[in-house]
Amino acid sequence: MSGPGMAPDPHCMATAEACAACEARPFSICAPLSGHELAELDRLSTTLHLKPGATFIHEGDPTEHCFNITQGSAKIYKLLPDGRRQIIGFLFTGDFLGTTATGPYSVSAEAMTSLTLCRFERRAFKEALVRLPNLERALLDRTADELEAAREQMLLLGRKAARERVASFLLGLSRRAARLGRSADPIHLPMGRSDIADYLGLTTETVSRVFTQLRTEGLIRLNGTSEVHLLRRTALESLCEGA
Amino acid sequence: MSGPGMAPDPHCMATAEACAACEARPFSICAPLSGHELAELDRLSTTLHLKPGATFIHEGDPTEHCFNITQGSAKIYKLLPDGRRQIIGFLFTGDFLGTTATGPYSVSAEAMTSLTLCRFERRAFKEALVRLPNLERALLDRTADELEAAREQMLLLGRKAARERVASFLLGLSRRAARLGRSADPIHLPMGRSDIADYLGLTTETVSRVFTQLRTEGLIRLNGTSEVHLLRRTALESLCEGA
DNA sequence: CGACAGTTTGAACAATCTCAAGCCGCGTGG
DNA sequence: CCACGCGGCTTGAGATTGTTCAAACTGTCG
Repeated sequence: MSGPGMAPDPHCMATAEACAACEARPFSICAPLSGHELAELDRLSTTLHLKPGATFIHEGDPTEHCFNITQGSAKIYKLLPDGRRQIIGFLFTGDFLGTTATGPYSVSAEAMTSLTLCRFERRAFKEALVRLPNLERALLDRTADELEAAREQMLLLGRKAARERVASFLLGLSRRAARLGRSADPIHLPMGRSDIADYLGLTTETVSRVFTQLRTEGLIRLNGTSEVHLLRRTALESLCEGA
Repeated sequence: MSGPGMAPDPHCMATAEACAACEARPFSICAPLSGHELAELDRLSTTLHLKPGATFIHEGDPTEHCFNITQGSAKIYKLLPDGRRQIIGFLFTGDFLGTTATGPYSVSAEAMTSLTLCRFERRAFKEALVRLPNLERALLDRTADELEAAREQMLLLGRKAARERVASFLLGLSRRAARLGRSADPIHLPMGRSDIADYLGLTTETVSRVFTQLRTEGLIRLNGTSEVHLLRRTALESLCEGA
């Protein structure tokens, strides 16, 4: 409980080395924190490196940690007992995981690429929220945004046709890439067709057919299997909404 | 901000000490507030009474208010330009609306019964959050719970069959009624078949057929069109998960 | 009692799924 | 350097679930 980070000191950034140098910070909930706040959070965090395919959260397990993604991408999903899977979301640099108010993890999480995470002990993190109102506010905003995204996805899953779903997915990824300062037009898909399918409530076959169809119609161009050019973005946008 | 500059609203009714006597408080985000905190919040609130069918939030409009439901039930939904509708959720006593971090309303909201609301000017509410950390914490918890519910619904919409969806819906309503201290077994449906359909990503016809089917199989009993007895709750529970 | 809105039932249809086979790209090893 | 094999992707044909369109029913309210 002692150390240079205790008092508000503009020069204490030096103690928060890991955080201070973090490339993910501009995209993370820790973005609005001042130097000493960052230092306090830094003390709670552990950096993890995971291999692609590693499952680091198991739905139903007691919620012991929460995470911030520093580098790489991951997916979160829910399973039914018979193996049906719904992918809830894809996570990228700056995304936060483990907002559950209470109770066990409500989703599982798996690395899609090699993945770097900040891990926090959940209890300590919650306690820190009391002392770091800026962090709490950022977390609330973030959670509200996620809720909004989830609701948009409910519309997609409940009411959109297959090609509308795929168009929405592509544009969503594109916008997200732009926000992270990555290429918004030839977009890169870090996930396979079956992940896309389980995200959109379809089968791999249907996803594949729709890609082919959109390519045939000149709305997209595929470079290999994981790079997509959005020719005619406007047409894709109206497709999202049912045109 | 609720002074003479406001547009005239025939349903709007200012209150003096509404909070102290509020029956919805144990179920609301204001539950954890102390006396003086409650008083501060009270100063920001206006009580509204709406008739069934009244739309009080329009998706896309600037977010000027947030609301707490004091009595009655409502639905929130999103529309596609061609009229397809996805009901995002049904709201009951104690539910809070308008958590959006920023931007315009992301859903529309309509009263299903006669409805009593606490309304807050959004800017003032956000400012109050800074002074009322207990409220902010409650709001964060509430938002996280809603996010979890939305994700569960994504699983339903993306991966469950029609009878699984209906079974999940009935049990969800039942659990919710229990939490509010209402009857969990003969459950009351305040919404019509087409609302249920738009919530579950089905058509009214399919919902109706599934009700009939479940009745025939002895899993439920219908009393009129809006009262359902859950005979064989266990069977319904395993149906939810795909049995 | 009659009208109307909401619900139920029926039959044909369509979107998507399932099952099955073929293809492509890529890494490995000869 | 090329053939091989493997996993993931694509394509095809038929089955299925839920939708669509249409009509009959119910019960609620003037």
